Amino acid sequence: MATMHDVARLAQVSVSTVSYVLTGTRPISQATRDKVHAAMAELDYQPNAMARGLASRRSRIVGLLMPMDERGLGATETAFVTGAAAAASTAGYHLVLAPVGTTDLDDLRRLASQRMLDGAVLMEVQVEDGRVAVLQEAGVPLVLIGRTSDTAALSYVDIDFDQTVREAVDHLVGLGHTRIAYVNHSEAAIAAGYGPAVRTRDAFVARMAAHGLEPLMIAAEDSAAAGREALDAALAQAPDLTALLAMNENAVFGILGELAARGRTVPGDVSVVSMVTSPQVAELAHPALTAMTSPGSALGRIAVEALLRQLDGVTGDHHQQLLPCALEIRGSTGPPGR
Amino acid sequence: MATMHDVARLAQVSVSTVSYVLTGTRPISQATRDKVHAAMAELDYQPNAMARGLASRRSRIVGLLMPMDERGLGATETAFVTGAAAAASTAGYHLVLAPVGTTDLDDLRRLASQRMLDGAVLMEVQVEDGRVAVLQEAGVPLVLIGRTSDTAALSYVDIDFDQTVREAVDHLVGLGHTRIAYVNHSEAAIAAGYGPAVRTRDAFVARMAAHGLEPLMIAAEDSAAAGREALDAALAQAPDLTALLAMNENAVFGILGELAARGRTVPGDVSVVSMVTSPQVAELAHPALTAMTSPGSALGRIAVEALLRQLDGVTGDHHQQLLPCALEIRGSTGPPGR
DNA sequence: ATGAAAGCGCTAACAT
DNA sequence: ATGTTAGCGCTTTCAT
Repeated sequence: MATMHDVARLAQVSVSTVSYVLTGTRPISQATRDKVHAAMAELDYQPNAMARGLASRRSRIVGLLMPMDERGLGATETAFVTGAAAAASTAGYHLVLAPVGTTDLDDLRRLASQRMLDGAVLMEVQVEDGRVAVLQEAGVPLVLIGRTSDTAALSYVDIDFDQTVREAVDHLVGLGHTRIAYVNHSEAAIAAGYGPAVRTRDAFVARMAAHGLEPLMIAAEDSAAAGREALDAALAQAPDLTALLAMNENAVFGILGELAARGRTVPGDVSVVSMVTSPQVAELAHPALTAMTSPGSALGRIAVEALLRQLDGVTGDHHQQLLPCALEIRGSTGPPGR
Repeated sequence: MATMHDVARLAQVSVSTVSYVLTGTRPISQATRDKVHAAMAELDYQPNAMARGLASRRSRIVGLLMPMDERGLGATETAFVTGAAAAASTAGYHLVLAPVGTTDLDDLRRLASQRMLDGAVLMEVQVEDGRVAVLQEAGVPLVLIGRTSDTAALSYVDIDFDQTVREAVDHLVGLGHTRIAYVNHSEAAIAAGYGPAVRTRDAFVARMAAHGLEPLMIAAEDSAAAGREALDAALAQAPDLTALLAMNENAVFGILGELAARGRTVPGDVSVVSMVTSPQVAELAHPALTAMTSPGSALGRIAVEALLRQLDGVTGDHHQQLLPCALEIRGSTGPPGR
């Protein structure tokens, strides 16, 4: 493997000249630049990432921190990951996937102190998230996908849950529904301060109140079976409900199954809106689900781009952005029956 | 940030002693070991990953190479990724997610020459996959998830498609079905030499022949809509079919929808087996799908573990392993109707 | 516009 | 069992 010395010798210049040609941090005459490039090509030269990282104190590696609990990633989270990977790659950065839980703070401290990461993107951020402080103390720039309660000095990208819930509720109310139940994530997720669960809950209550309607709410684990139980509970609580808003990609399929089992048609008897859902998943249901389509890979991409800007940039200010989910009307919603 | 020199000074030993305590590559007396550890703790010392990587020529980073075409990752591939990430993390390695397509051979060459990766795991391997030669030329150890046609000197982990198809066919034949159609991935995927598509096709033909049955085969893009068309095509080709084997997680939902739309019940009129599917996805359907459950995260984990063994190990031999999918009978299969 | 040389923080001979 | 030291391959002052 050729080194910078080899290139310098072949091009008859000094190593520093080669380095400056590479980094572009000082003017080089066209003539020498050409010589150097020719030598590089001739030798198939590629800079050694470790050496470069050590000398420059920049690894060109960013971390994607994702808690690896429970049943793995859903389609939405997977899109974050692929979006982030693509963005990093495009910018000439590397993306390391670090499975650090919200509680593995010591692991994270260790990782952050290794000086391997130029920065980090945090997924599955909780309202109170210890990882933020750990990274800040270690001096690792970070961008959140999601938000903590205090976002003052932080960069984040998140879904605009307020607007998403508002649009979903308004869609149903506009169709004439008044008895609407909201199927959230599990009680445990809500208690843990999982942002999407907490924020959509509050937004639902607020929007229903704005319409003068009573907010019915059910929590459900992320599974089809839990969805069936959730429907049971919802129907017990409000036998006359005509619409469901589901925050829970997995539960919603159980809900559809249970509705069919009980002989209730969709959307004839009950309308269903699935929140923060990917089009692919929405198409899997029958009828295809009216859904609030999540920004998907865009969130991951934007988070990485913001992080990289923060790394290069002199800009001290923070990137704070909310992206709405887009209402896509498919076959699972309609006016309330008879 | 404390360096090894700081630790050495505080512990009153030489830097090399600190280094050897860390790497354990030569005997150190208990007394000095304790002194060093105390100093490390006192200073919150963490070795600098770049410096270590440069000096040792080992980055402790492995790459996960995944083509980022089309519609992103399915549940099965996502499980590979999380399994690989967990295994790497457990072993004290880092996992970088590198979105390099099967055609981005120059990008890959660049990546491999940067000496950033100690090794690589290749996902979505095609029967003829140029990435293998590129990595071998660059001297990067690799393990495949999937197989090329010539596996002589390669390590791989793959699904045992032969056995998986055999079990699925036998399950249906055992129930009494004789008119069975196989819904594969797209023609394009087959033509490109996508292993799962090619191998299951061959296995299906072989197993049907073993039963003295005629193999009906349909190709479909990975979408619900394509699944509906596939069912059209299958029914046109064999109006009397009573069972479907689907290799295509997305298409199978379209198939179920179209069956329902045509008033054909599952499994009363038509039995459906979904191949290489995760339990979560199988549970989403109604009725829940009888499926060949993919090994999921185990594949990713095993691949990384084999790679790491290859890195440390003196063992020159290769890890070659096939994992079967497990038949999980749910509600979508039964004896053929009337 | 270019060169010389001092690190970056470690590992791994080569010492004893 | 421990210490000394020469690199690893770059970046970046400090020169000119």
